[in-house]
Amino acid sequence: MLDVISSAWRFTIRLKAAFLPVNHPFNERDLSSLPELPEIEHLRQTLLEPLVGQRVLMARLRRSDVLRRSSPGRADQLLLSGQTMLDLRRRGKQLAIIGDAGVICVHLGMSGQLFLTDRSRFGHSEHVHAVWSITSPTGPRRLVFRDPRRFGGLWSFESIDQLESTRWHRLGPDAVAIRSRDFADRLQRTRRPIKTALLDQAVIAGVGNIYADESLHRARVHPERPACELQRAEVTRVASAVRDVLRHAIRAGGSTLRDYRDGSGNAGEFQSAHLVYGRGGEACTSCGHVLTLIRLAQRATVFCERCQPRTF
DNA sequence: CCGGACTCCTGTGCGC
DNA sequence: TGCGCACAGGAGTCCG
Repeated sequence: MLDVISSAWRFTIRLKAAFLPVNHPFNERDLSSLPELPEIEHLRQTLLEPLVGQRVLMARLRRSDVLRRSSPGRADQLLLSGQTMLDLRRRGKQLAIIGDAGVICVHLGMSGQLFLTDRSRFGHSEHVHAVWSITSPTGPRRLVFRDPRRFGGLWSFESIDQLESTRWHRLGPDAVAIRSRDFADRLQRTRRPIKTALLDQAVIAGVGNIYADESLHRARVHPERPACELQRAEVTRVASAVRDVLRHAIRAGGSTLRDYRDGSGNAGEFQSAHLVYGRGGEACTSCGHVLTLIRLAQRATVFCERCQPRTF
């Protein structure tokens, strides 16, 4: 029997899924499913229609430490049991499910997944930490939160105001919306390497390791350059690159990291949107120079010494 | 106050 | 072939 999960909802399914059973719901260790801002925004857009206006019939928390509470209460009630879902909002890489009497903030971390299914057995699948039973025009349906590495989690709040004042207030402007001027002001305040600043969610919300490297390569800025020493033109290039790379990824349906285009049938085409990430030691696609791999802020960092010179 | 280092966790993939 | 270890990552926390 074919899985009834709509392909649009299975945002975790990627190229390698072709080698899995059709109804295999998970796809471990696929770099392209690393949940960064574009994946979260894609998730928000695809969940909006099936969730908003629907009611949570029941909520189950299978691992209590996955839910961080801002107020006491029964887990199922903190997880919006009995409430109608009114909206989905995103800030950086975080997604808020807004109920009529509470809010759940979802963070997918490294390996988190949030998906809809009509199957009823997910509560017993591995690493599934929360399951919501919700209404739909065609009968009850489940929303599943799964996170093998548990770098992600769920945060409960009494209201969106409380979420914004106690959690989201620490986040900088959203990476797809930030203005170059605001960005420049924020970079001016730190001597840290530009890449470290990009990864700091308090500076700008939503940039992860992959898109930081991709953006800096596109902007032709060396990742170790002190943020406050960037020229105005360079800051503008970085800001534009971040916006462009993320927007392009959102338009591509959650990831530019997918290796094939829908309907192209060209399965052997591995010309992906990765220009540098994961390509240390390979040739730069712009100039042919060998890409350099270093560790910066405890993260693998790949760049081209010729396209991204250290000195300006 | 700032920035660097450490920590959590598990699947993967490499080397022996 | 199999085992074991190093590695990957986001972000909170701690310490100098």
